[in-house]
Amino acid sequence: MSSYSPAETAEKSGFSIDTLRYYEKIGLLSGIARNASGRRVFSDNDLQWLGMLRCLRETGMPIAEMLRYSELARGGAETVRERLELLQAHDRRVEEQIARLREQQEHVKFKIGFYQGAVCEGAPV
Amino acid sequence: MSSYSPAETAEKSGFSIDTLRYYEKIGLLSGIARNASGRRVFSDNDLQWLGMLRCLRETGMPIAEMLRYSELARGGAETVRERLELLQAHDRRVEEQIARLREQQEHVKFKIGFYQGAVCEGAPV
DNA sequence: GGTTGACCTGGAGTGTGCTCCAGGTGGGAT
DNA sequence: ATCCCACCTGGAGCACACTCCAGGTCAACC
Repeated sequence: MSSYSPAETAEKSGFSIDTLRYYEKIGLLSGIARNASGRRVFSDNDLQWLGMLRCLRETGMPIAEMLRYSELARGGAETVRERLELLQAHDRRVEEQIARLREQQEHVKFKIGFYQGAVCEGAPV
Repeated sequence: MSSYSPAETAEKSGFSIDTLRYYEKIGLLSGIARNASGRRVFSDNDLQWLGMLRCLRETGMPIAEMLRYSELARGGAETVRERLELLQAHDRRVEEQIARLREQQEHVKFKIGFYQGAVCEGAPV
């Protein structure tokens, strides 16, 4: 089990050091170890948790809900069902999000087709 | 060719009246007609343009780039190629966005599977 | 003629999620 | 001994995209 400096953690997790500090401040990260001089020391576990946070964040989960999830995760075994439901609800939202993106992308593609036609007419072979 | 009040336009376009005013103020909407007493009167054309804006917005295009697109759209035929390129670039970004979402969704689903296992063990039949 | 309600304007305020800053500490290299 | 650098803290500031507000206008209905 290795340990990582803030800079390493930032690099590996994809969050900036400032964001790591911010996440700890608001409670998304808890129990981050400190060395003798007060500096953060991240563990493999922390990195894994950051991976989860990144995944939730990139799929558009608001911080407030990630916070809820963190609280549950700290709660132990009896919160597993609630965590499951939270993630399932999120999964459905991601599904909808993708569907809407696809649909709107079709419109963009249609417009692209339209412009391609216009370009051809305007500048024929 | 019908005309629409701000309220109708808001309802049909899905943007709030405030957002319509904001869009006009910043230049995303131009040449919106006014009646004798200074109120906005939207045309079918305006509605169509709003549909395009909505589509770009929902696919995550920043306002600044939509503004660029609006300027080009006002520019007439000689900007068609640039508009085409802008939309093509956007289309690629949307594609990436969807791919990333799908990938992260897989992680969420994996976690869901994990919790489902945990729930089963914790509360067997 | 008064009230209502949809609309107008310029400008201030809001929510979200960071990002930056000033001032300070501790440990290692020169 | 001194310098540098990565890190610390609390708190201010910022970018984005709206959203709200005060104060006013106008047309229509009672």
